[in-house]
Amino acid sequence: MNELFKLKNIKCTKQREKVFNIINEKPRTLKEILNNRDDIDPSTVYRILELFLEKDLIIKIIDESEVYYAVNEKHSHYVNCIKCHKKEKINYCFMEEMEEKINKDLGYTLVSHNLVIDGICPSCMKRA
Amino acid sequence: MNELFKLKNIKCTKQREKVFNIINEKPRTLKEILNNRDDIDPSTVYRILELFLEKDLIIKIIDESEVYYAVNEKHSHYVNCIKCHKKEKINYCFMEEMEEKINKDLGYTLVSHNLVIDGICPSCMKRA
DNA sequence: ATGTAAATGCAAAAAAATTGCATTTAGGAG
DNA sequence: CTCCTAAATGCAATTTTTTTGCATTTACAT
Repeated sequence: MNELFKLKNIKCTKQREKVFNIINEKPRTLKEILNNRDDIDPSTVYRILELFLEKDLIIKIIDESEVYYAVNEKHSHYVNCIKCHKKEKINYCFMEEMEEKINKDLGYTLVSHNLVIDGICPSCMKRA
Repeated sequence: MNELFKLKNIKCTKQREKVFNIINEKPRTLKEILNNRDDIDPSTVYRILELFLEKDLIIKIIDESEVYYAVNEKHSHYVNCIKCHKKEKINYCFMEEMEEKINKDLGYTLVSHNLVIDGICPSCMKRA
């Protein structure tokens, strides 16, 4: 992780490692982060989050109207079941085909995307 | 709009109309909403937003680490220029092709998607 | 090892969000 | 159209969250 921080020009402190680890486990709400912060001062947590966001180490995402902090992968796709809230990663990337089209139509050079698609998973579908 | 509210079983009050109109103009941050609320009490604004979210009349979206409230369109695609923050709607839907594949692979029935793709627009690209 | 700029903790202040309750209002029943 | 009632609002008081300034500590380059 030291490496990861160096890459982004972030000084490595145990508080920053701790906050990063919490978020790295899985996307976390601010409350979850504050509840797991051990003895790190809340103000420090706020400052760390601000830094991580600014350095694009993490991003905010929304699920069920809740804001989560997540490690910025620049390239992630999930299907989210609106019934049971299970989240599954989509491993292939359908974006590539699309990029060409958007580039051709609008001239944009695409750099990242983060997509959550809502749907109903097979077992919830059966249950209904 | 009365119709829209009726559809979602929301009683129509001038405070709710006002808040809806602010958001309907364009996606808004909480601050923007509170700044445009006229003489509606802040607590009322909070209660209205909670209601609208619960009834799926609006959703939260993220842009540049900021949370925005937006009318829930169930189906929207934007390219966002990371340099000048211009946002362009993508009018065709590449999702349809994808839906089949996700349904085939994971069995999900897809209900909605809201996608913002980050990129660099042609004029910002030229400038660099 | 040492020096220094940067990060942290702490306490106080400011800002944002929630709550209980009295008053007002939307919208259905008659 | 008027009346009634449940629901919505405003207000004031709390509570919670976030920010800030400054003294102390720490990472890390030299």
